[in-house]
Amino acid sequence: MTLQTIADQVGVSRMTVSNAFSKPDQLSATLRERILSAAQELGYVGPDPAARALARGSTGAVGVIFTHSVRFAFTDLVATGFLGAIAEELAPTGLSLTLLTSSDDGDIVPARDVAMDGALVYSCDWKSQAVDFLHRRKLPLVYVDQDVDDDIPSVNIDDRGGAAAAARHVLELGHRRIGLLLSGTHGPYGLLATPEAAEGHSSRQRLLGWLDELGPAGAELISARQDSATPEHARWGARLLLDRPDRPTAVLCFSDAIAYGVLQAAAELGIDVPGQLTVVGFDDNPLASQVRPTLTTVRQDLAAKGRAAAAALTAAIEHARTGAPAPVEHIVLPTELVIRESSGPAAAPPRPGSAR
Amino acid sequence: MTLQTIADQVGVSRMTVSNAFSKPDQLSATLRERILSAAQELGYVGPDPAARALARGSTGAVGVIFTHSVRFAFTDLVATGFLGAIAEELAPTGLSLTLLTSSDDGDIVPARDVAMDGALVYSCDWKSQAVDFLHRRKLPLVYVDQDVDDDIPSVNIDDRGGAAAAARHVLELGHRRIGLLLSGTHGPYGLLATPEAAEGHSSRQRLLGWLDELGPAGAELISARQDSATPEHARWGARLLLDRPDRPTAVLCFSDAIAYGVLQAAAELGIDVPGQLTVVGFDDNPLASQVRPTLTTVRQDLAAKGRAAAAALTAAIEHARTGAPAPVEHIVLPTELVIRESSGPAAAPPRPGSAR
DNA sequence: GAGGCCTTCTTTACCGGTCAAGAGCCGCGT
DNA sequence: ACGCGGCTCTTGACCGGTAAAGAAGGCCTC
Repeated sequence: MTLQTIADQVGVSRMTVSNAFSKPDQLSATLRERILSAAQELGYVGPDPAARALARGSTGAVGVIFTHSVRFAFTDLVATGFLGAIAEELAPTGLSLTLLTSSDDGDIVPARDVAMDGALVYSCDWKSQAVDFLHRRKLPLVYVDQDVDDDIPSVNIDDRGGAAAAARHVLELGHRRIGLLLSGTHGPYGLLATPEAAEGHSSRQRLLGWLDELGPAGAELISARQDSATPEHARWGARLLLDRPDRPTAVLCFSDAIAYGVLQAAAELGIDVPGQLTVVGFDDNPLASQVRPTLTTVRQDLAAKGRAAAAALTAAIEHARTGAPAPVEHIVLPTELVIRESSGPAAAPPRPGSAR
Repeated sequence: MTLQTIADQVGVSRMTVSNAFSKPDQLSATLRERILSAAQELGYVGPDPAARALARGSTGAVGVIFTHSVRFAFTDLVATGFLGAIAEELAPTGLSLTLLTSSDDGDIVPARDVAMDGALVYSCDWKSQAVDFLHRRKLPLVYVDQDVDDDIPSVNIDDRGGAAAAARHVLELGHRRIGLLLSGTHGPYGLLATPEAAEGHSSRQRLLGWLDELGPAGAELISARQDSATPEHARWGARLLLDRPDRPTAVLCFSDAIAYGVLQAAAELGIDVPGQLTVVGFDDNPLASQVRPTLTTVRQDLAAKGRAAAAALTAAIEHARTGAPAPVEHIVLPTELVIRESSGPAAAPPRPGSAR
């Protein structure tokens, strides 16, 4: 059941049948009608996508790859916000979105073996083998929340500036002993987090942003990393900072998910927020305005990020298709401090041992 | 830069190079090594996915299609739970997940034009043209939350039984005037919802389940449909039921998302839950145990549903590949009533006009 | 020492389309 | 009456692989 089958049936050349489906203006309307109805009758649905992809050199799908487990794409509120915007933005172009797992093991590696027209590299370990495959395939790529590479279009947010604004905010509130809570799923958790040890571009940039302000101010810093994957982990990590006599009076968090863990840990320990503890998140995810107390955070516009990324990717694909030299843009979207209930003026520090 | 390039360079046949990449046991280790290093040197990444898809007849990706906007895949908590489980379950098989939009307009229709090995039909308008394309392509399919078709494997939950349990629960609590709140995004909203008018399999089954119990019990029913897409819509719909003198003392909701809207509307109207109003949801989504009051609901196991769907799909693909006759399974997963804070015994009905 | 089998590589024949250039026909302007 | 451009349709080449059967050599067996 191929084009040829229809062609023989109608008595035209294969090419004409192809045109009937793919380039309606290349043949007379009446013949086209005849061909389509013959196809209908024979149960021919349309040109085989795989064959078409080979001949045309394009597939109609783009990939998105991240180093985390695929599940992350559906559980993390920032990821869902972003990917949802991407998907919506891509829909009218007819492109479908394929979720690539970055499993380097196994004999099948999606980044190498799945046909696609281009890909988004999102929140990825940039030296991961999967990303390397994408490069070597010379696929049109767009980096999102990723260290910028001069040759590759990118969409980022002003992580560093936003983090600095958050730090400035707590300093202005009078806080001087400040906890920093990064995310991290690899390696040992615990105190001490340096820009070098930060996992991923955003972690690093946000930490740098905090330090930009806190360093010169001479604040006392207590940093740690924690996993935001599950609420249990998040709470556990927060304990590292709160369960100590010299606990910070303010905690800056890598994300709202982590900040949420801090809020819960604080509640369990009977620490009042913002009375005794100021908590600042990052992202302004949908939860941030729903939890009690509502979360002071740094907003990023996920919809705008999605739109920008989709636009950059379709542009890159278009340029690759036509062979035009691609102008490489590096977009940085603004962030904005949103002050809500979880931050307040520094109170007298609790006497050692009085916590809990 | 094709297999032939490498073949010429090394001085072997094209087929041997193909085997070096795809069937390592078909040639000597030393020659394979030689081929791979030559490929590396020439910058050849691996067999072209599109060409391989054509020759092999399989692509390494499966689709998932739903009638809603693609965004729905990332915003609805039930959808994200399910899709996350799917993606995770698919990862070890090496299959990637492609999100198909069901846009029938435009010249490119993913359901017809994207290459894939099989597809999940999830929560879809079953007479949608997109689903019809999938059928006609004779792709291995699995129906999820969909009316069963004898010829197509399906995974469903016991919607009707769960709904009946919820209805029984409110009856046992003494409620006799009961509101039914379905979901619906098409057509006019408003009172009156019949099984025929219900949109989609789940809606219909859940409504039937309620009626199974409420009908014989002679309860007074007030039904309506509302959109759960945004919290505003949800609240607005709930008003239809609550903003009336003879308002129900209990409301059964199609989903937790809708129930959440009812809770909010109740709070706005100063109606105490569960004191003056019992609210029962469906799905037991993550929110259900987080909101105050916590939501009495009917639990479905999304992870199990994802696992079952992924397994059914890979099985169907495998059968199609080998040409073996596919045993068509229809899986129905159990549901379970979870009683929390939002349901309580029926109180004396408010005197007409006293509401608000 | 001949036949059989395994390993390793090659040959031949597709997979199902699209691109680009060519050929027949028609109407039109002159 | 003729040349020319524009519509239609056809021709031939190519996209980059894989399946399956065949051929060459080596080892083992009896």
